[in-house]
Amino acid sequence: MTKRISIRDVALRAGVSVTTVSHVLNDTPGKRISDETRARVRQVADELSYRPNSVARSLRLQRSQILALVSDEIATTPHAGQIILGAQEAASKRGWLLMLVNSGGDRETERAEIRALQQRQVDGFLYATMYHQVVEVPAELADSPVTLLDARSDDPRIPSAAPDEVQGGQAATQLLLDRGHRRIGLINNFHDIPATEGRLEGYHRALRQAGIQPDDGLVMRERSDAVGGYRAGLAMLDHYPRPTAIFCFNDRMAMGLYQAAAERGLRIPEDLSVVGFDNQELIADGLRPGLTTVALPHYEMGAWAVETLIRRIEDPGTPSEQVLLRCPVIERGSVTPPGARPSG
Amino acid sequence: MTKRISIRDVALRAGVSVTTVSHVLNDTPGKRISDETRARVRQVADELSYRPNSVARSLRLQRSQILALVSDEIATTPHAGQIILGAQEAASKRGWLLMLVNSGGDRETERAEIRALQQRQVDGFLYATMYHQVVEVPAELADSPVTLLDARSDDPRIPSAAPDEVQGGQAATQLLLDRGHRRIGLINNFHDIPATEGRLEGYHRALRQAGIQPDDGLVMRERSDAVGGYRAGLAMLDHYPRPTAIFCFNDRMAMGLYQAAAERGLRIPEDLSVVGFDNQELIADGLRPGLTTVALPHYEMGAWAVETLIRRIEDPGTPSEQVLLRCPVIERGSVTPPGARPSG
DNA sequence: TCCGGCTGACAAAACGATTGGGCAGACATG
DNA sequence: CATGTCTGCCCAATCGTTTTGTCAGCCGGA
Repeated sequence: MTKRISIRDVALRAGVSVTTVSHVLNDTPGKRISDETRARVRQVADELSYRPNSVARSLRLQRSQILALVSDEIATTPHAGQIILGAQEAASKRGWLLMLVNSGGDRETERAEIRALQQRQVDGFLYATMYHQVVEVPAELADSPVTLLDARSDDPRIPSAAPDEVQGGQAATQLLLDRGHRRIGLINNFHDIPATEGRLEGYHRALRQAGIQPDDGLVMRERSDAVGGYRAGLAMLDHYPRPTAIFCFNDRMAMGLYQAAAERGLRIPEDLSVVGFDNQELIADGLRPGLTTVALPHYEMGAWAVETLIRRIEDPGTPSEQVLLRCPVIERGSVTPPGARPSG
Repeated sequence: MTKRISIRDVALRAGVSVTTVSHVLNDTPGKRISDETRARVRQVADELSYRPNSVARSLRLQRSQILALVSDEIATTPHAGQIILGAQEAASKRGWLLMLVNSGGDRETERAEIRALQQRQVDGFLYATMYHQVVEVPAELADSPVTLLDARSDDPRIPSAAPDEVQGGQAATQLLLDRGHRRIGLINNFHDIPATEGRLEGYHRALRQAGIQPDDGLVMRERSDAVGGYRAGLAMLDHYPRPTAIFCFNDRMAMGLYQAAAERGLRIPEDLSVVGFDNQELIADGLRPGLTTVALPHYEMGAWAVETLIRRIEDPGTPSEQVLLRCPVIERGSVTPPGARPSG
């Protein structure tokens, strides 16, 4: 392992001082250095393929160009990848790096991890939680720039990005309305998380805008997995008059609904249209027919959070924003107009 | 934002030199400092809640206690979370931090990212690829400690961790044999990746050990998704004599097989036992009945890779090892003895 | 008294960058 | 010739640690 090239080596070989090398390579404004010298320094740096040591620079500048993503268990969820990817690519595009830490939900390890990161001179934090919700930011982070991910704070000074659940629920329902459905069921989640209420509200809004009075008999709540979807599905399909379309809280529940429909001898989409939520490709692509669903903007959230965080680190005056990102509908094959004959 | 406490502050307040504080807090061996002074220093450090600045330490020590996980697209795959989580927790347990970078598969950005990380004094690299395979380590990494993840190298000096596909295939097949099945089909992947061949070999081995001559008519190859599983499933179920059990290359194909079985009016597991691979919980838990499958040791791979890497950083003499990690069978409800009556 | 050895600490030099404040020399001006 | 201004560059301090080498004081032995 050969010794790493330092700025001193470049200076020596170019016959100038370390100062000059630094000024040249950083294009320090207001410093007068002849074009000749500039060229020579640059060439030598190139020849030696000199790369400045970021640790030394961090120490001197008191900033590291490193962001930390700390989360409870987010790395465990199926979508984690997209959040992390969005954050990582956004950081990398701007020359920043990303550190990853997860606390497993334990508040005490969380504090310890955050302190470790602060000792590393991390410049800012992304704080992400598993289910988007109102969140108490750890006291340790009070002095550091923070952006929330898939969560928001009561404190408006803390920027955050989360999915627009209401818009997503409305879009899903609107799609069914646009195809001509009037009796549209909702198989909702049992737990009171923001997604549950948001999607319900979106469903209601779409119906009302279409002049349809929401019918509580068409809304069920169950465990948010395939078994829950199956049970609620059976109940709803046996309900009379049966809905021609059902919007499911998520794709897992939709998967259960497919099973229930098969059991009742109903074909999708001819006899029943289905829309899911989450765009879990494993499920949505795997079902027959493919599941039309609503995608969560995970990648976008990660990217937005990083961009916002960097902006606020570089210019602390930037106003805080709490955004809700659009959830787009992803069409596959589980929606047709009611009473439609199979097309092919 | 109050000024951070430095070692100088501690020294000042304890009435000793910076040197002494350092010795005390690091328990530098061979340094004589009275118990009295030790106690005082520690107490002051505590009072001020002093945390050494790791950047300065990294600069001085020329090591950062930071590992980098660089991957092509691994963060995109559904399992990424587990690998990352395993790596992160193992690192954290030892006081190390993890940086994350992914190249999107582009060799050029990969080089750039690696250089950026080396400028940051990263002490070692985990290099992970999407599908485990023999891999050429980028030249940039030649001088740094590296461990491969979900991949291996032709160079035995580079340690690696990957799933033991053969053992996994064998375990899946053995489970079916143990339940009394003799005609066991295999719906394999179309692509020649290590998983394809490994799982096939495991299947063959288990059959031979049970004294069964493998029948090529019972092995099909298809696209490794639900559609592929569906098509191969139909073909295999129409095959005569029909197998009583089928081992699928992965859970997605098994999902397709469920659909094919339903279409032929066959019940799982009464009429057909099914074993998958990957333990994609979204699918395996979502199907009815739950899918018995083989889990990939993603978490363990991440953890093992970090432990190995750290060991080799701290003691470069540690011999290199290329390990294959066990893939355990996860039983759910898709396997019964052939011809069994439904139990309840 | 002088010397050697031990104890308990400290000063200063790194590590590799950035940056504020000089300081020579060239040239113009009066 | 003295003075002033500008150009082009460099010195040295700094960021917060670790570590090497040194040193004052004390005690015991000759």
